[in-house]
Amino acid sequence: MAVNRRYTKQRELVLDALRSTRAHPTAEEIYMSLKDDHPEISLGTVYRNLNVLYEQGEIIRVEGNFPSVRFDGNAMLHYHFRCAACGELFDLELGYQDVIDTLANEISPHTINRHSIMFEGICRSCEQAN
Amino acid sequence: MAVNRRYTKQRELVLDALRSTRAHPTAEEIYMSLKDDHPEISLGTVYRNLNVLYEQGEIIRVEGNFPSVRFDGNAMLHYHFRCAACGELFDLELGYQDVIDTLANEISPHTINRHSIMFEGICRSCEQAN
DNA sequence: TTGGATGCAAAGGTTTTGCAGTAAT
DNA sequence: ATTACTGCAAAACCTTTGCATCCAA
Repeated sequence: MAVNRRYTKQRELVLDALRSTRAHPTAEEIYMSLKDDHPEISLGTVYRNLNVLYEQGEIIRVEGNFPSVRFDGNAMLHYHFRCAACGELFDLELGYQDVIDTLANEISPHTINRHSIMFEGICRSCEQAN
Repeated sequence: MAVNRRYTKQRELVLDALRSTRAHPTAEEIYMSLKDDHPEISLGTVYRNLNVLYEQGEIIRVEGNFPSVRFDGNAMLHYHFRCAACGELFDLELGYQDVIDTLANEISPHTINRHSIMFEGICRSCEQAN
């Protein structure tokens, strides 16, 4: 059965931190950004709250190969882009393409509900740096 | 400058192991599958060779959030499907959709070269198990 | 009052790395 | 002969977890 969650300052802090940035921070980065104003918060608590918020569907774990998991406070389905040169991660302003799920369901024996896309290329600033 | 790579038995073993399966094994799983016939091989060597083969573009690291990185001996661009129930990972027989890159390039300030897609849903056997 | 949440630190799991020896070129 | 590669083990790194305490409901 579901756990009865409680409101805590720390949970709110973690969620606010994620929602107030367009970056896709790691747990460690969120922890670092919080501990100046809230020295009592612990890294373990940040991890635990990220997991809770993820289970509740409030945040996203970006699908990709990163040394640490990267989180996204925008829970709406959207796509990501990673620069092959600098490794920076960006949101992509391309709307969710339902047709991709339709296509996939036509050819797959499995039941497909959703997808995530990671684009790769060279970001604007790396391009200009050449 | 590029390193001068040498042929080694261990590198070939790792590549062969990956190419001869449709699963998407972790480094540990590859190591386990090899060490019966080749007790001298070490896990560190498996990791190092996977990294070399990846840099050379011979193999793929599946984009996704798994406890350990999962590798794919099929270096052709293709999509993956993960079952939300059992966690199993499958190749998807949907051809690469160039149109997605075209769409993305139209709306993005960055230069997009390729993408990978992770589909999610319920696999056939989990569906039937209900 | 109850039990979910926290802080801290230790433990767990994955991947990398230093080193001395081995082997491909 | 040169130097990339290997095996081994230690280290590094990321994330989870046990425990005593705290605090939201």
